[in-house]
Amino acid sequence: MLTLGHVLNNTIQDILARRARMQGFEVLWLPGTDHAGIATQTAVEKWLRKNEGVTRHDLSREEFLRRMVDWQNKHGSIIIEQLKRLGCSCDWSRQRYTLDDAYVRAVQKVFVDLYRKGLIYRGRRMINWDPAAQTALSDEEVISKSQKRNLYYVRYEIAEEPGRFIEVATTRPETIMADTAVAAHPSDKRYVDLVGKDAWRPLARKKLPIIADEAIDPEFGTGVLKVTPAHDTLDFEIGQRHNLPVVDVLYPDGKINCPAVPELDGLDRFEARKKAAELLEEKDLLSKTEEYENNVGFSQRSDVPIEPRISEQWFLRYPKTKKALAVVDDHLIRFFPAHWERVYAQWLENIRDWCISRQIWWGHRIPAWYPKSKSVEAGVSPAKSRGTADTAVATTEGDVRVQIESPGENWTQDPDTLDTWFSSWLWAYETMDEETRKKFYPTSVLVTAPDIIFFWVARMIIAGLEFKPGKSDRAEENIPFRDVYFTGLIRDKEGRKMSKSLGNSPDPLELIDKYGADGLRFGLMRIAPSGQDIRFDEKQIEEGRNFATKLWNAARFRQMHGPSDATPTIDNRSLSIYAVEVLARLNETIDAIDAGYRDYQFNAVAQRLYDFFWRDYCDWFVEAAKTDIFADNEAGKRSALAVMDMVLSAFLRLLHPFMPHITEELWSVLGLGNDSIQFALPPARTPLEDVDLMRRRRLVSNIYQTVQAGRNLRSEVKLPSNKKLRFILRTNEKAISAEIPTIGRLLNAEEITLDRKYQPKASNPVAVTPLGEIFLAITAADKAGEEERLDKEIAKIGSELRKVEGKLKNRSFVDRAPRAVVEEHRRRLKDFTAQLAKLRQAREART
RNA sequence: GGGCGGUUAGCUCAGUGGUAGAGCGGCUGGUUUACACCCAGUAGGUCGGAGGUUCGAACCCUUCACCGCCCA
Repeated sequence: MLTLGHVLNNTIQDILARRARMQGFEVLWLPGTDHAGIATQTAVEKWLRKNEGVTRHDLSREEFLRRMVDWQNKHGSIIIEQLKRLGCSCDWSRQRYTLDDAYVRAVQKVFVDLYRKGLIYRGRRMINWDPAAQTALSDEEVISKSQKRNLYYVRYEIAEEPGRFIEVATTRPETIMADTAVAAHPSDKRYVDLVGKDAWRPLARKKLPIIADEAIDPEFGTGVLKVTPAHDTLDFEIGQRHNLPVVDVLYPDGKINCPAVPELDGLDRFEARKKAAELLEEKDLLSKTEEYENNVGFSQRSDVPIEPRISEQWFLRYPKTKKALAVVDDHLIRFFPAHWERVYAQWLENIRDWCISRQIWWGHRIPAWYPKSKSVEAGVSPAKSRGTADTAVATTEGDVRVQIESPGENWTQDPDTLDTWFSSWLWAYETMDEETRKKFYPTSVLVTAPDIIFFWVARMIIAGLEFKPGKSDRAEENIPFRDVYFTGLIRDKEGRKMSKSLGNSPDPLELIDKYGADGLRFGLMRIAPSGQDIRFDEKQIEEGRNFATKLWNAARFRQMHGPSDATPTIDNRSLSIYAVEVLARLNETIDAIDAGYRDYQFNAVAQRLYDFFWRDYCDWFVEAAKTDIFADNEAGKRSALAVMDMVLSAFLRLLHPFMPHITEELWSVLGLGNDSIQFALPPARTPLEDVDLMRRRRLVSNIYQTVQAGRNLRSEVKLPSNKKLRFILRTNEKAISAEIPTIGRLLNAEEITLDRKYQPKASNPVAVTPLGEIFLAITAADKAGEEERLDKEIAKIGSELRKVEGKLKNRSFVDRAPRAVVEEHRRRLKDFTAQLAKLRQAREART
């Protein structure tokens, strides 16, 4: 099932792919899926339990895997279908899957190679055990969460001094039976005299040595630690230093395995915790219980607390970690946003061996073989403590053969499978054949969510550097990608991460049904700033749909006035000033969009597209152009329509990567090109160098400001926007007379009188604009209101003027600020002064 | 404890040194020959606090507070 995160991610990939294709590049976007080992197996096991009342162990491994394949066939294609609905332009013929035969072989080969290099080893070590999924996990799959727990203060009686006790603070009384020592810090004076003596273990009573170890924190609890090597990483290390035995009192499913204490034996670990406290209480060995908050590791897979556990597993000693740091440091690989470099570096600098074996059946089976006589059940044989990590390889070496094919009938394959990421990390090159690799490896860009920066991004980089699939040995040929773009995480309105269990993720298909795929894509892109989390709001998707509708209507308006010209010829000399303005804005938009793509600022690109089309094109240009379009002057009309064709053609191409469906449709409906818009070149800037740009754009700007002032005047005197009104414009602008009809249209005026010497009646509502003054040819009904309005305006302009004056009076400002800034301030000073004078004049005429 | 983000209008967020912005929401008006999924107008902000650098700070530096994430 697709989540909104996938929608965001794949929309970005599609935007990049479509943009590159339009620019004439050959694009490979290879779609694929992984087998999602634990997640999928858990889902199927749940289904089997519910519908057939069986576990996987009731079926044979072969039968279970058949069921898994059925399930995957049924569900695996859903995501692909959803991506197609979203409009993703992948090369569907190249679809790959991590369990494709060739891919499986490649994964096994890598395993064998790394084993031969001594980088993969089998060892008995502390690992993260998920009691619900009943498998080992990697460190990355453990999420630490702050938990409110109890701290139990338990009294251990000193064997040599009956009646004297040493007090231990623990959050886990249910593991007391697995204690093999009691420890304090060597310099802790409180306990110095007790070190070397023994204490009685209060449950499953036994004498435990009291030892001293530097690792003990004297500040925590009583400063005494119960050492439980089988169930805690730190305790395990202490145990190693002091040669303590390892006693395991937990079954793989998290139940207590301790026949010596029948009250606890067989209980779930959390029930046993309460029960153990009760037992201690009865024996008067529990002195107190405090509330305590600490961090507990939870399984990312099943969301249950992890059990640190000694287990025999396969590990990878990561190769090329220094090199992997260097390629990002040296920007052979660039991260967007760059601050993820720090996160990446921190992980690599503190990297620990990767536990890669999983006690599940669904996945890449480990290509290791054991003699049949010694049956091995990796991971689930507790208690036998066989030495440390360092010696572990040696102890198992003789029993194992690592190779893809079976060594013979007397050999049985390791039952475990590999961490799904151990197959995914080869994805960037193992999905390509030799020829494709020559052309497309290293890839240009990886688009991904930051929560898999370690799981996938870092490991793919390591894999590229280690296995060298590139054309030469050089790092720049072997890195898997040049750019990595990290999307934001999509959260709900409350800021919570979207998850299936919370049920707070909207169904993308429902959103597509409601707002269209283009609406969903555009809406999402507009609110997806690079590097920030995104608070999802369906309103934004609605905006995306509204934008598509706006585009549709604007195209329809163009169609009403005859067929479009795919290659309109524009004569700069005959362009209206509004056409010059919109073409200049289009040029700016093209530049801004180029810059946006360079920095992967997709929201900025979307925002530019939106603003240009809605504001500059629809609100201003189209409305202004109606003067020419509805007039009898054929040349003017042709010119206006040609500009529309030009802008629509350019805009559709700019927008296409974001909204592929509607742009393709309109491209064809308007007849702007014979072929698909997918392969149309991105628009070029319109050359306007021979136009007196500055002057015309200033005139347009002044006209638009005058229109806004006139509209404001209308609403200030409470006249409805549909009522035709008469305006008088008093201005010294010489080029204005030709523009009066357009100004009238934009103001919904009955008539605009251009009168350079107009002598207003005191009662005419007036607004001052950069062009001069615009009057309403009526008598203001509310005289006091008029005065108040003018006073407010005078105050506003006056305060602006004072600010500008202040700056210009400041010697340092005039001397040190850039010339252009100073000039701009001088211009503003002039404008404000003139406007203020006119406003004061109008105000005085009223008193 | 270490690291990384964030704090700008009621809400969601743009804005990396020179006139504080957008969309939504609010309010007012609108069946103006593309569009009510729309048009026009409008209110609303001491840019988290305090220092500093600078002619000038939302923006750069220091520090504090709070929120979120990652790693121990």
